[in-house]
Amino acid sequence: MSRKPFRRASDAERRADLIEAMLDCIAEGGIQNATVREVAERAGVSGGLIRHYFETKEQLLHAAYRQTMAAMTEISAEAGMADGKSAGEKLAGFVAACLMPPMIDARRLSLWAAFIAMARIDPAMGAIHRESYLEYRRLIERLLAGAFQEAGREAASADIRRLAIEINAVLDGLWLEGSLAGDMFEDRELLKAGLHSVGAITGLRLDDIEG
Amino acid sequence: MSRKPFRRASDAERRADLIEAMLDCIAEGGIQNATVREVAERAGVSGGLIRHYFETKEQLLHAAYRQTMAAMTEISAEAGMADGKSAGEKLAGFVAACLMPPMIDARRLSLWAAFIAMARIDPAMGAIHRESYLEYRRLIERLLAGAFQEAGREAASADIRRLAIEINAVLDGLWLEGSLAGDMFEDRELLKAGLHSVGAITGLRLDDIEG
DNA sequence: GAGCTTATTATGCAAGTGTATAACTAGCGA
DNA sequence: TCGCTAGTTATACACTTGCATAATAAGCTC
Repeated sequence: MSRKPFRRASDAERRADLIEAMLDCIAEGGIQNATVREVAERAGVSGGLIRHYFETKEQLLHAAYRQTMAAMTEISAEAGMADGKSAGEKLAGFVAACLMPPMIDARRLSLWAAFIAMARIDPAMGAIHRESYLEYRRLIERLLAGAFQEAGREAASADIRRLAIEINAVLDGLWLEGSLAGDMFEDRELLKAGLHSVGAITGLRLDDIEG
Repeated sequence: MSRKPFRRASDAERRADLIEAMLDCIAEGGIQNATVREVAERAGVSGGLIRHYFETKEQLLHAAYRQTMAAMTEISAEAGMADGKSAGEKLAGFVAACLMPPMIDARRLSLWAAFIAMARIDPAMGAIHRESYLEYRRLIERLLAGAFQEAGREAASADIRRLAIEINAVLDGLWLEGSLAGDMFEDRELLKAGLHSVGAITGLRLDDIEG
């Protein structure tokens, strides 16, 4: 009766593995499939180990949610922060990044939806949503303010706020459909729709990246 | 040892009860809480009865999804079909209905998100999503075509299609945030955002219902 | 009101659930 | 090389899960 040989991993490494395994479970089988045993198997460890890193399965879930949202924010923030571009180009680049892979992604959508469904049930999940939503909107507001200034247009902060809400909404909606049923749209159709609608909402001229 | 007395209900009535109980379970505790026993208890029947009306728990879930989407489509379709109004007013009424109670509703959102999360996992759920999405978009296309004609503007069907996609997206996004965290927005803020963005996207002038 | 159909309850079962606990061993510091 | 610590495995436990089955009674038909 010999036990399975194992390797002692660092705290950060093992936590990351467990979180990733948890996300795989949810993405492939829904929240119902995210059992401690399934997570452990995917992470290549025994079931009990989860409890050594997370007090409860729920805490692992919270960590997984935070990481998912952080990754999404990072992708689009990066696109909106590129150096050597005009403010308008940054905004357009941000919009484009939101509507292309790796943001448009079925796995990401499954995760996002599963977490959103829990946001109202579990207060901790609700708080995570709120934080990440506000961070995202602030990012849009910054891009917007820059683009307005560049265009020589004044805009009250209340207007910026409302426009950011609208932009966030249309991007959410387009991202959602593109990720869920991408085959229903032609190539770059969502991208064009995003640039057109953001342009129309703001009154700014946003050119497609490749024209 | 006497059994619980019961009443024999009609097929339609019992099915509706079971579907409603299933929706309550999901809305209040997530898909994880939607067990046959919990559903049965909420419906006031014994656990075994579910299997008498649905071959499997999954089929009950599918029926619940269909009903949820049908109810949402109906609410907004009704608002877009009101008699004695101009086409522009119908479109504005539709937009407004999408962004007010009973459409803006936390319970509805929880259900929607839980189902969306399953749409990619379970092919049957995916098909239900696709159907309801297309029906919704066709509704928008009809309203749009009417409003353009009324305004004396021509629009190719490809343009109508793209604009409907954009409108659907922005309404989805605003509805999402309003339902999920309504307290983050001021009164009628989402409504104004919706009318402004749909107006901007289409180039049509949409007045708020009360100005 | 008798008889019959079937909607409904009650119970059972095998598999799966999250967590607690104890035994084991990898890999560091001496 | 020899502990020692704590990361890791293995196992057990109480409970829940979806589904199957048999017993029961509601309420229609004649």
